[in-house]
Amino acid sequence: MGKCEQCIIKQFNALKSLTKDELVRISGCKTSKTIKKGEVIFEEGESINGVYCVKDGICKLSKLSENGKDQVVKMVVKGQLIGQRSLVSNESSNLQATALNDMEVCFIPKSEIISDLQRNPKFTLDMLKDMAHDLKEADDVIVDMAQKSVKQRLAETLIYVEKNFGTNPDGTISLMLSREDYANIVGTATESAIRVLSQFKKEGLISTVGKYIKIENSNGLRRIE
Amino acid sequence: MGKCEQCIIKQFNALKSLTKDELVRISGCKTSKTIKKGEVIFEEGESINGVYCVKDGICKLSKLSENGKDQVVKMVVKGQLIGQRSLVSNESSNLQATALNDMEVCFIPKSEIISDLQRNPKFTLDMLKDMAHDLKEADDVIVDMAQKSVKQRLAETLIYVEKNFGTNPDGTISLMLSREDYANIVGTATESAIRVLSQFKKEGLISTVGKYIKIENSNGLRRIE
DNA sequence: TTTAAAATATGACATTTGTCATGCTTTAGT
DNA sequence: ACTAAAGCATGACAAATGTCATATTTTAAA
Repeated sequence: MGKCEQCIIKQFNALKSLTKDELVRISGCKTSKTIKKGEVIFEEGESINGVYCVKDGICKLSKLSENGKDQVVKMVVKGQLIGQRSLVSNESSNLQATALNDMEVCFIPKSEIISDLQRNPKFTLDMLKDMAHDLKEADDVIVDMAQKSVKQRLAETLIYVEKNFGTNPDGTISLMLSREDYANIVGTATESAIRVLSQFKKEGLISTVGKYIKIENSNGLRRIE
Repeated sequence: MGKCEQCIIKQFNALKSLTKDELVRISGCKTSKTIKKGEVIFEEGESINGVYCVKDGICKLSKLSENGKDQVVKMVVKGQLIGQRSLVSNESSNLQATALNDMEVCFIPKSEIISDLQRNPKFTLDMLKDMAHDLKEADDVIVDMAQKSVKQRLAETLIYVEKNFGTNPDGTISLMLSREDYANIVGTATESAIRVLSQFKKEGLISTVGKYIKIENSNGLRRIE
């Protein structure tokens, strides 16, 4: 199993501020897991007792709403941690994490993180910075949800997904999401998401190659009202 | 001017974890301010160079959307800090803060907070906990915005405001917000907010005493679909 | 106190979005 | 390869929400 000290992933998250000793200690008690696409990493309301460090793959964090829909709150890529918020607040998870890809993650037990948080101020400050970043992003999502149309939100989501999760050699978005996933990110009915994507296609803003979506005119997408 | 060491407000926020010495030092460089209702404490994009500790009053944190509306993201009461997120990220503010009440705040310069964050892990951890709490609330708002109707959101807002900001002796909500404020919290057009409030009134869910709103049937408000 | 401006209220209508029904297409499992 | 299930697509219609116009009431400033 890989050693945390040597893992290049750690440079992308707060773990980079841990000392060599701390990393060695964590390396000794962490667990590596492979998670298949569609698999649930943890559920809403579950006690997670640790954090996951995403070595590879992408997952969504979502929350079930009263009307039965599963609203996506955030997507997490390689390099990021999941579960920190619940750990810090000492609460069970407020979100569900589901793999959108085949993933590789390391699970680090709560006790290790807690003891580092109490002893290594640089680490704590880094965690604080990461959380401040998440909070800013969440604020932006609130404003978008409140003030933008479904079309605008879906257009922005396409641009976001392309930018953050990359493209295949033929220019298609490499992350394959179902129409239902898009609907749950945007916060609309699946049929509405399908309709808007069809419209984008008719207007030449996007095209599809099999199940993959390609952005043909990102400025056009940005201009949507 | 009051001394931070003796200020009872500090127990409600992360400042409680500062040592006596740290508090004395902060006390020496803080500034007390009175802010009148409607006054802007800081604007979006402004460098704030410190945090405000709210000694009294309530303010809204909002963000201007592209369509010109000022979406309220969070409301802040006595005891809470504002400006921490930007300070931690070392960015200019992503939100505007506006007093909804006459307020009393203390301004603490950035350098002081930063040095405490670097030296006092308990303080940093407390800041982290507060921010984790804010993030959870923001996640909940995202889900509500995406999945609930304007009626539901407005009903919940009324209950929230009553619960968190209290009532007058006659049972009316003590915080007076304009219909436009309600619209900007809920994320809807002012006319829509007015219409929904009128409907609530007709249905006996709320009543009004002058400009004040009184919740008459909170279970009814909760049951709205 | 008077008066202009702002806030509230409501109607009429347009637009957006959701819901339900139905059919087609793809996927996955035997 | 066959078949059931899931996903995608689209029409028809309903419901929610936004926009614009206008009137009334309240507030604040001269």
